[in-house]
Amino acid sequence: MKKKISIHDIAKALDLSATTISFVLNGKAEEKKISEDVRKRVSDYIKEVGYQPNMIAKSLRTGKTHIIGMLVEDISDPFFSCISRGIETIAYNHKYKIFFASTENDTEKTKALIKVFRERQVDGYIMAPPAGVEEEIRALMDDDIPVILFDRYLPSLNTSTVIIDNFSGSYQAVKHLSENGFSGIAFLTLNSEQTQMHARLQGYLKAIEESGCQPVVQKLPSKLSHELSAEMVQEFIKQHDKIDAIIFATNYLAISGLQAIRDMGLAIPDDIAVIGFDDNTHFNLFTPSITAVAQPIEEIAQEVVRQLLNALSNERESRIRRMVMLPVKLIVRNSTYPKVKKKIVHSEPSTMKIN
Amino acid sequence: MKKKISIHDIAKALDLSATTISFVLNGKAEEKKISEDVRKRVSDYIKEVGYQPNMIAKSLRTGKTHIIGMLVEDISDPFFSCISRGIETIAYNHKYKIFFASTENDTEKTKALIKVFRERQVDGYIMAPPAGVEEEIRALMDDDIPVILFDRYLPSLNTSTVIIDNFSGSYQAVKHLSENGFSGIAFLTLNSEQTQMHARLQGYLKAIEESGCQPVVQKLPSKLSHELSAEMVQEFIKQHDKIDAIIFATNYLAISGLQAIRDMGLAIPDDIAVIGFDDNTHFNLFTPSITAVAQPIEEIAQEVVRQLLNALSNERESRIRRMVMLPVKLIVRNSTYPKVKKKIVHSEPSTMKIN
DNA sequence: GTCTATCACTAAATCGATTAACTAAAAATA
DNA sequence: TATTTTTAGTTAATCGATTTAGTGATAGAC
Repeated sequence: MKKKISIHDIAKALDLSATTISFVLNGKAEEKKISEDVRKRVSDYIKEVGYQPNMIAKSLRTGKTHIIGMLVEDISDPFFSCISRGIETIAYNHKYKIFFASTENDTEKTKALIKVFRERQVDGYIMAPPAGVEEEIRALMDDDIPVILFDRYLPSLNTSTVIIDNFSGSYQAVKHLSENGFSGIAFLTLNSEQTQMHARLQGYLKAIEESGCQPVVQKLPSKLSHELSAEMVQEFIKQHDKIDAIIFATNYLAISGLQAIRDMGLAIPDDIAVIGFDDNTHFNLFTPSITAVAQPIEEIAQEVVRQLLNALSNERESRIRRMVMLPVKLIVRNSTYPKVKKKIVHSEPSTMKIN
Repeated sequence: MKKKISIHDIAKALDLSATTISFVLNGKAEEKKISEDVRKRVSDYIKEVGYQPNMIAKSLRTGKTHIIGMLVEDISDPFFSCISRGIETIAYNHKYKIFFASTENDTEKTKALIKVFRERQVDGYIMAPPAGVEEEIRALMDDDIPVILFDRYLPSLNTSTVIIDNFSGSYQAVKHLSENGFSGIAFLTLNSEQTQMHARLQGYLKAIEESGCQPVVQKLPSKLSHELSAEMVQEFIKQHDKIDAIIFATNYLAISGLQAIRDMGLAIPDDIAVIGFDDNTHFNLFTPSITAVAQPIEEIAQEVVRQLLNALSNERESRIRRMVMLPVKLIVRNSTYPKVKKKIVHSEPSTMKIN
């Protein structure tokens, strides 16, 4: 077991000072007028012994870790894992590493994670925050540590943020369904006040209002297992026999919902049409395939990293915080709807109220 | 912007030495006979000013980072993201953080990542390694750094390893199909020499041999997009009109394959039966739902962390390296097979020995 | 009354880098 | 030639913790 070699070992071996080695290592040879000869001796020796600088020591001295802390709801959720992958790749290309952690949308857990990340001196944060961590985030900003939010934001905080046009997503979904003859369009969402969920609901309500139909909204508790949510969706469908379409506000809910629909032996879209939010669950492979509101994963990742790198490279005063809203796209998969023929037939939409 | 406070600031404020603060902080107050009074003053003050120790400094001094480096093929793959989530949770409970990175199965990228992790002095490694990094892993082991492999292993290396019974997985899959009357059972795999792929192929071949059918094996290049693999699967199916069932050796392939089958307008299982490997892609929601070989994700995560923590807490000499093989489970989803009637009479159950 | 043990701490070295300030020798300038 | 400037480095402080070795004061033993 060879022991780790340090910059001083190199200095000793080459009969130079650690300073000189450091200069060569950090590309300051030119600037610091280190001779060609010494430069070469140092780089050759470093290659020969396979020297690896100790980033811990470097970080302690410089105050920079080149680590980004990333807090997502659940790293095993397809949406978050895809975003993470994109961010990981881009960040690594810029010599930044990422610490991932799952918040489970739990305020206390998130606070604890922020504390851990602070202790580790991460250079910046990327978060899909739960409510209730405003204080901690403000503290980060006060200490001049860049924070980028995504997926959702905290209204009381002026942070850089990357979100998608959730309102438009569910608005388009409703429009699509009503244009295809559906009139009992329900919206299944989570009992959550997060901004993205709120916008999705508002988009639904706006479009429903415009279509003249009655809104049917069901909020499920978050953190339910798929089994439990599926049961509740079944219950919901049974109690609302007028609905002929459901929009699921998250992919997790869509999975549970599809399970419920399958368990009930209902046909999609003949018995009930379905639209999912977020298209990372291979909705194209279901039979029939499922229409979904697709989020631009790659663009979100790019924009998040761009903003973070920008914040990291600028002094606090010159930092511009901005909210970027990226467009969504409705991926229509089920074009042959059974009701298309009897479209517009609902001459008396008032009777259609389902509540 | 309040500046960070250090252990020396505390010492100064309380008119004590940094040593004393450190002792109290690290629970050595008892052992080092620090008075009740001082202990309380220190802890009160720490709480009051919200002191957060600098782990970078701590790591530099102690040589321990309490960080685990984890290298997976692709963090956005459902299998790896679920494993990662499990490992993350358990590790955090033991005060370890995880660095995740995706190797893309690329040898050079993996070497670079190992180098980065070494520079950051991670305490241990969890890897699903590509071939060709034996040297680097051996170097880690030589330097007494724990390494746990999972999903696959490197035959030339005596490492701690957690794998699943891949052989049995595809063996069971073939048996299931042949018992249900299928005789043209193809095996679609990757052109990879990794141990898990090899074992899956061997299990398939053994079972096919026992069933008296002809093996049909197709190896696709890895790193293809879903679109490209789907095309190749289509091509494959068209060229082999005798096959009535396909076993996909990875979930990524299964997704591509299902796309191909859908594009060709084939019915599952009437035209072609399908079994997937790994059950994290919600195969239960496809119509008809897809039978799959399920890996025990939770158990894998637990076993990996258990082995790593064990290695981290023991001196090198007392470390036992061992390979743990966890069982898989065939999740039968499509019980109503069209061909069940013409089931072949397997009169010799003695052939059931699996090795 | 001296000697030793225990108590309740502290001083200073250390981990491995970076960096501001300095210096001896060589080269350029006056 | 004397002086200044440049070259090619070096010394030592520093980042914020841990930890070994010690210290002065008091208590107890004989």
